[in-house]
Amino acid sequence: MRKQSSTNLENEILINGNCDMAYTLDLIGGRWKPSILWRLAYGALRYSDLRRSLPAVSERILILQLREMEADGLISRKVYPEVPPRVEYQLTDLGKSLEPVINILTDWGSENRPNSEKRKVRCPVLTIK
Amino acid sequence: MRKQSSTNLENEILINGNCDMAYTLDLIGGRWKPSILWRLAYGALRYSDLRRSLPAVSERILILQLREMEADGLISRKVYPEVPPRVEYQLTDLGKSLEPVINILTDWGSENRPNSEKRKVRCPVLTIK
DNA sequence: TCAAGTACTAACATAAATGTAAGTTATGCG
DNA sequence: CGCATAACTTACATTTATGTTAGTACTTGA
Repeated sequence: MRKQSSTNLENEILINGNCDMAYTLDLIGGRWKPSILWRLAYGALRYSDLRRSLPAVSERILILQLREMEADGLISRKVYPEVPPRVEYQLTDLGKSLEPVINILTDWGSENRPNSEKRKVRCPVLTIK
Repeated sequence: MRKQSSTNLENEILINGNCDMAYTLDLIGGRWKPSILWRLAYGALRYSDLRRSLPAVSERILILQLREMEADGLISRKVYPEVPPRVEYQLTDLGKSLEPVINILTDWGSENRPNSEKRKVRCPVLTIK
């Protein structure tokens, strides 16, 4: 839960409400959001698939990041009324519109990251177990 | 001071060491870094100028952000041996190479930020007092 | 009956980022 | 001497982000 008022929060609102660049960064800047965006770029994935492909994230954090991205309109969550449950996540049109942003961030990192392999590796982080 | 070991730190290293996009975001993602980058994009500025143009930042935080950007090679710090002291900050070549990244982040925000004026306002945040 | 699978939630704990307020250094100027 | 200025630094405090562990509901298959 966030504080209702604090300089920290006021500054966040001030910046995200006035700086387009900061606003964009705010939406994609969570620890696991780049990894999630890259995975969903290739199509919808079930929760369990996302989780298996990111063994280092705890469930709580993964859910938190997904919920934030959903609230921001970047991804959609579709529940299939089955047992056991099935939930699929996929990029919305807004999420898909981030593609050039994602590409240029990746390209710059690929050029300038120490030890980068200089090929466009897409957020591998960890592969499926 | 950072912990010497923690899952949090391990995950940060894991991600920034494997995902080019996350690496780039890590360099430009601090609260005030977009504002600083936009200001320095037009040329070198003294510390006092930066500070006056960002009255909402505390001195400690501004210095912290500048130091991180310097350590990451995005800006350089030049001290003139005068009294009272004069220190100028400016983008390095690496920092300048972020221009297309900054532009696309700004463009996406300009398109999609609620209440955005749809003109490319460059991180105004706060004007000079 | 009992374990297994799926997609979570809750309570708790820690680490990191950000902010506050006061002090520092060095020297020119009145 | 005493004040002003620039660019900080220090010690402390708070807020936010991230992580841990255990538990939930539901049904199918062994």
